[in-house]
Amino acid sequence: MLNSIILGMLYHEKLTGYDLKKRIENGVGVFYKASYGSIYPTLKKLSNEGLVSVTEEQHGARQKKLYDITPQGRVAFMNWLKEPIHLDDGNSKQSHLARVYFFDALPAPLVHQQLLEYEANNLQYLDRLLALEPIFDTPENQDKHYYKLSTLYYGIAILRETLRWCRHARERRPFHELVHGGENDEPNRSNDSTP
Amino acid sequence: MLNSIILGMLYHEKLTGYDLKKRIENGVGVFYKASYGSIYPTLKKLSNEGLVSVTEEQHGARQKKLYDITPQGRVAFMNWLKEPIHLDDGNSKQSHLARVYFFDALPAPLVHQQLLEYEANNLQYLDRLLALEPIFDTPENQDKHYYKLSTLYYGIAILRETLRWCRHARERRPFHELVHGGENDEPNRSNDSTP
DNA sequence: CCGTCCATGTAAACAGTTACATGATTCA
DNA sequence: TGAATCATGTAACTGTTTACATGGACGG
Repeated sequence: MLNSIILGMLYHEKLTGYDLKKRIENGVGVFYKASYGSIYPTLKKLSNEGLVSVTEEQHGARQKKLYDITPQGRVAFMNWLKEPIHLDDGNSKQSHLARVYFFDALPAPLVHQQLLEYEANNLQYLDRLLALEPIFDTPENQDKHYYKLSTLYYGIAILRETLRWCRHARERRPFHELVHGGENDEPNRSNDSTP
Repeated sequence: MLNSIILGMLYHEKLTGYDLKKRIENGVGVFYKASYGSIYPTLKKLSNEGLVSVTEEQHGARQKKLYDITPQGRVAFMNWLKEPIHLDDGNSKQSHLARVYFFDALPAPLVHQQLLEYEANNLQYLDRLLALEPIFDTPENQDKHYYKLSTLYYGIAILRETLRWCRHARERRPFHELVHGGENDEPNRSNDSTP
C-alpha cells in the first residue's frame, strides 16, 4: 500500500522522505496515515528494488536525499493502478480510495473500466447484505441484537452511498449534487444560516 | 482488535477456535476477517494473560479445546467497549463497527454516551473535510484532479451517511427508514438479476 | 537564544496473512 | 471410498506503529 502511494506521489515530482510525509498528510492523508517509521524503510526497500532512485544533495552542512521514480517504478505503479478492485479483502475502502486518488494518471477508458467493475462489486456486496437482512432482522433481534443489526444496516447504507458515488465518478459528473443535493438535510446542526 | 472480538464472542458461549472462526464469519465477518493463523495464536495469548480459560474435551479419539471467558476477561472486554472512539487512527471504521457490534452487552446509558461522542467526532471530521472543499474544488482541479477531488467528496458523503446512521442508532430507531426510505432511489437497478 | 520546523533514521513490538502440515469424522 | 467438514496448529513473512535518537536551519 504505502509503496504504491509513494510511487504515486513521486510520479510528478522528486521528494524527500520528509516532503513525502507532508504530501501524504494533506492528500491521501484523509483516509491513509503514514509515519516516518514506515516511510523511510519503504523508501529503502523501493530503492533496493530499483523502483526509485536517490540523489544526495548538500544544502550547506545539511544533507537531504531526493527520491525520484524510475521507469520500472512507473511501470509498477501503473500495474498497481490497473489491478482489479475486489471488496472482500477486509481493509477494503482504504486501498480502493488510495487507488482512485491516483486515477488522474490513468487513461480515461481504463478508469471507466475500473469504476464499472468497482460498482459491480459493490452492487454484488450490497445484494449479499440485503439477502442477510430478512434473516437477521426479526422482531426478536430488533430488541436483543439491535446493535448487531445496526452494523448490517450501516453496511447497506454505506454501500448505497458508495454506489451513488460510483455513478457520479464514472460519468465524471461534478460532485456538488451528490453532496449538496437538497434531500440530505441535517437537522442536528446548531448554528447554520441559510434556507 | 481480534482479541476483543474473541472475548466478545465468548461472552455468551464457550467455543472452540474452529467455532470462533465460523461465528466471526457470519457475524462481524461482514467487515472483519479472521484466519486460523491469527485466531489460534490469539487464543493462546489470551490464555496466557488469563483472559480466557481452556477445557480439553475428548470426543472419541478426537480432542477439542473449548475456550471460555474468565472474569478478568469480562472486565477487559468491557473496558474495550467503553474506550472512547477517535476517528483519526487510519483504519477507523473497522474497529468502530466491531465495537458497535457488541454494544448490546453494554448498559444503555453508556451506549448512548458512546454514540453521542462518535457522532460529535464524525461531525468534527465532516467540518474538516467541508473546510477543504473550497480550497481544493477549483475549476482547474475539477478537470486535472477530478479523481483526487472525488475521494474528498466520497469522504463527505460517507460522513453524512454515518451521521444519519448515528442519529438512528442513538435513538434506537428501527433502520428500515434509513435504508428503505423513499428518497434514496436507485435509477440503475432496472434489469440486473443477481449474479 | 529559543522554539519550531526541516530532515533522517532505528529498534522493538504488534497484528495479522499465507501457506503449510496433520489427522479425525461424517455422510453420500 | 472419497469429498467435505471438523479441528488444531506452526513458520515465515508483511506492513505497520510507537517511541526513541540526533542534529542542522531559520525566524522572532
